[in-house]
Amino acid sequence: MVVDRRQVDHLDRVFQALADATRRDIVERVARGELSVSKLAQGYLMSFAAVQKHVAVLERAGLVTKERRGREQIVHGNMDGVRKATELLGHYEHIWRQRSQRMDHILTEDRKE
Amino acid sequence: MVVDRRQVDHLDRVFQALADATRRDIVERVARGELSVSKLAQGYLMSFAAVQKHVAVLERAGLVTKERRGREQIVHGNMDGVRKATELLGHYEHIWRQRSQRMDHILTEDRKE
DNA sequence: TCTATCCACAACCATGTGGTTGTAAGTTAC
DNA sequence: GTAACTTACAACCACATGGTTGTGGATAGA
Repeated sequence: MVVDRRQVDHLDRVFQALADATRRDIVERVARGELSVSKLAQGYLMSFAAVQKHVAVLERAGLVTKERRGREQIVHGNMDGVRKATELLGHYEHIWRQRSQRMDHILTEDRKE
Repeated sequence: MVVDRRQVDHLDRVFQALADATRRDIVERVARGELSVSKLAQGYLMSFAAVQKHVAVLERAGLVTKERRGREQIVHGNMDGVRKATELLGHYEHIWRQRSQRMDHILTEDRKE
């Protein structure tokens, strides 16, 4: 799995963005259907500005995009961003499985001798 | 997808732990084969204490475990921890797909009328 | 026993994060 | 034009994070 400097920074931002319950909730709500920032903000106890910041973090991480519609800013989910993270985690699990298979193999070889 | 307070905190820790390139590298190296903390530390430019802290973060997130072996502390990968994160991301993608299928369905219905 | 190795932990520092309030600007509806 | 709505952005604050150095304790090996 090749990972250059750009991708490293990007993965930092993706996981950092997901490391907050409010932001994960935003991702989920937006995946169910696009919403304006103010509609989103109505769902949380914190201030509008705080939600706005959360959306900005998600946007920088490439997990959502914003699209201006009149005076509203519509937030869309971006599953490509999510998939990048999924792939890396899948990579870890793959290595892990490979290794346990190698271990099994060694044990089998041992038994043959 | 049910997520109680405990799980929320846990997911916070998991993603937070993954939001650092050094820690992701540790997860990968440990998935390939268990290593002592000092062996791990040899791979990085930072101090031993810094690596020790990174391992502690991963341990609190349940991504690795430590096992005392003589004077060494052996770090093992814990793929269950990784899988928790994978599942959540899969959940987002699932919602997303459901929605786009619903959209397709609506478009098809429109065409019938 | 002495020494080197490996680890734990505390104290410290610079920077980042998640929240707040306040101010200003563009858009819509009347 | 004016009022209401939606957003942008800056300044501020408390606290977390990622790094450092230093000290000390346990264990292994000569």
